[in-house]
Amino acid sequence: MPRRADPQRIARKKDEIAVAAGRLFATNGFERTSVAQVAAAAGTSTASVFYYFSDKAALFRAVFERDLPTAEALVGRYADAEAPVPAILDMLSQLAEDAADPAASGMLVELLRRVDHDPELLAVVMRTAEVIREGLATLIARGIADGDIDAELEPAGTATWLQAVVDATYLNASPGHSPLPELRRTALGYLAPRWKEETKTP
Amino acid sequence: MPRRADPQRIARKKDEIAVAAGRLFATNGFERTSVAQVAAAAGTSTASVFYYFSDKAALFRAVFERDLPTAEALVGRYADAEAPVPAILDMLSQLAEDAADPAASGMLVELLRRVDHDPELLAVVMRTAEVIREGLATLIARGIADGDIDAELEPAGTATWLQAVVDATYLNASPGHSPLPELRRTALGYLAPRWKEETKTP
DNA sequence: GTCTATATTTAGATAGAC
DNA sequence: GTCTATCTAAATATAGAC
Repeated sequence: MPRRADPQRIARKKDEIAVAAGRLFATNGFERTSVAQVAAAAGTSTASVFYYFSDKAALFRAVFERDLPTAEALVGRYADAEAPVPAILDMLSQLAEDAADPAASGMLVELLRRVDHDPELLAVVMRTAEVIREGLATLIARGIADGDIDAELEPAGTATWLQAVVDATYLNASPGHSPLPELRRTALGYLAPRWKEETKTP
Repeated sequence: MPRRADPQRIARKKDEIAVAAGRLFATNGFERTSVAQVAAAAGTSTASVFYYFSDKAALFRAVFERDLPTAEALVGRYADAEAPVPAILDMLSQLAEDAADPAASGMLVELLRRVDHDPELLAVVMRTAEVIREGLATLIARGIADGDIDAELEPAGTATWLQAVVDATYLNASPGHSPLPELRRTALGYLAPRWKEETKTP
């Protein structure tokens, strides 16, 4: 089918394979998805898949390599926000946006599993997570300076925890139920400066 | 090695196999763990493993079947607590207790993955989760009645969300760092009755 | 009940023609 | 670059002796 070495077309094909793979990995899992299935879904052969990707693990990584630019754009969008707390809430909401989609939920779980066994994959996702963490931490520090966020909190650690809460949002996913209210209330309650006593001591 | 049909001994052996399996599944994952590895770790043969468990999936389920009694005991322990909010915090802390252990974290991820593909496993863990959810929901309702928890909250949904936050604790796990402070602060901030305005509107 | 040995199946990866 | 055909390895599950 190649008319010539058309770089546009081959890049598109590589992408199509990655997308098909992502869908299957998300629903069936990494090990339970065969390369043959991916090839069929992409309308090609296993040999072609291996022509574009060195091995099955690389195919999985490809799904996440597209996330870095998205994360950078997101962070950039809120970097100069006047009010840090609403900016944080909006960033978290964006991050949790796909949580209702069961495929996204499945893919997160799959990622968490594979990341322990694939150092290259770890590097890919760490870079993305790091971008988001720094974006959040910066906003948190500004919120503290403004007095809108509890000064007891440590920005980097707090950012990490908020990312974990976003992940929880995916785990808690159920179709037809938006997790955003819980997420926003959780973040607000966590960040808010504390009053005299937390509760009567137990 | 059998002196007779000693029911004590065979029950213990079944248990030992399940424990060995749990360790391996947690660190290496379900598919990447062979029954041969489990057998070796338990000091026996694959045939013996299949004598005790109908198949590999049953072996995985066995790991979680032991959780139900534990959950029931936990709920029972706090059912009659005088102060609901501290009781909730303590329950959550207990649930998050293993979060520092990387094996527990790995096992949670593995569970989330398998539960989509094994209805019997789903039934097992749903029963356990349901017990905890009801225990929490009851305490939340009492806290609302006492005025210590925001009356806007719906007990069952709130309980579910708190369980998700506990899961977040496992995802956020890193050795040497206890997740309990974040967890407690999150729960407290989430449950607390709200003041006049949450924040200046964005 | 426990083992050794093996049947069976499946999937990742490659060879080599076109 | 793309295919068909296949090699190779591994793992679940079972057979059957002890």
